[in-house]
Amino acid sequence: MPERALPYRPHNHEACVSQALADARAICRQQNARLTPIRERVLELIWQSHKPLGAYDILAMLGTEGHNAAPPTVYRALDFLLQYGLVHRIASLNAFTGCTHAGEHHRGTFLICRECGNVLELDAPDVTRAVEAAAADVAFRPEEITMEVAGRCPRCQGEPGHA
Amino acid sequence: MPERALPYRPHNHEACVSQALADARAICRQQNARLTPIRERVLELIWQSHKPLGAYDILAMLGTEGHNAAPPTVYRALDFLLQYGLVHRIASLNAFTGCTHAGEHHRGTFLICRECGNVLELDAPDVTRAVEAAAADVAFRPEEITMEVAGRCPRCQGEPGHA
DNA sequence: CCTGCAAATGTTATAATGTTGCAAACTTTG
DNA sequence: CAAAGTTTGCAACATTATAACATTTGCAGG
Repeated sequence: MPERALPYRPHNHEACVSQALADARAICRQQNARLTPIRERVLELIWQSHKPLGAYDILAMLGTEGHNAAPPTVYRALDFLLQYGLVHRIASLNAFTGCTHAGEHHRGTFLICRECGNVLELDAPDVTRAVEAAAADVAFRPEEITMEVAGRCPRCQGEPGHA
Repeated sequence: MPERALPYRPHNHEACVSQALADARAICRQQNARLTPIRERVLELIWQSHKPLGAYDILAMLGTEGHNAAPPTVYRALDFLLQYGLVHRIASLNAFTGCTHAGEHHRGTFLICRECGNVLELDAPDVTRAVEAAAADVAFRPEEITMEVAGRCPRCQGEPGHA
């Protein structure tokens, strides 16, 4: 089996997850939002995965740990997490990934590797600025920006066909 | 009923559709691709609509005109049209729209009005360049770029809540 | 405490979107 | 014409997402 499940860059992922959860708790406390056990667990599952998770992936994971949830449970948790900027939805994958700049209700630029499936979220102000300028040229008022780039991450370049 | 179905800019839409079809025929001839009746009809339906069409919208339209098609028929036609750059898929809408720069196998930037549903495809080289630069910064090799901006088009700004 | 409201979750069913696999029809080419 | 390849028909199924309504939980005010 190829090493296709490794994180984009090697790092202490456990610490990275706890940090994200701690941040999420702080953000919710500050905004009087209730990060309930289900919501927190969904967020944790998303962060633990190195790749974006589909709603039904999450559902299955909850299933294996005894919590026999139905789709609305997961989708509602995801809606909450999206609303507070704790996760992003990747439209081109129908999947969700942890937000690396939580609490700013922004839209990042996502680099999606077709080989290993990992996603890197960039904070790319130049891209945002270019989009806003292009929109302004035609008097369009942007509200939400979706930028998703599929390609090859550094680790997967030069490898054979994408298995 | 509000004027929400009007094209982004007033124009002779019928001529606009025939032009797109003529272009498509030329492109296919040039590339030895077979623009079969189904494929052409699907392309025409997409162009006739002022808004992106879902696969099942197309299916229903084919149904009303006697052609009792199944989903794969439509998806296969769409795959063909995508492959030859004749239509674009809007990931955030699960819908398809005619490509205004057919034959270049590019990715445009799409401005999607939340009020009227119309979509404007921009050829925005600055945006593309900014995305490529941001990707290059982290050694990511982009292959396909999805840029979709939801917001308000000029005609719909200043209107009440989006009904 | 308890009661009543609002928010959150459970539950069932269903809608919307997209795919697989195989057979039949058509097109091209030798 | 016959073989090979492409396109379409068709049935079933897989995946993703939502609707509608019941139940439980958390919490503020009496």
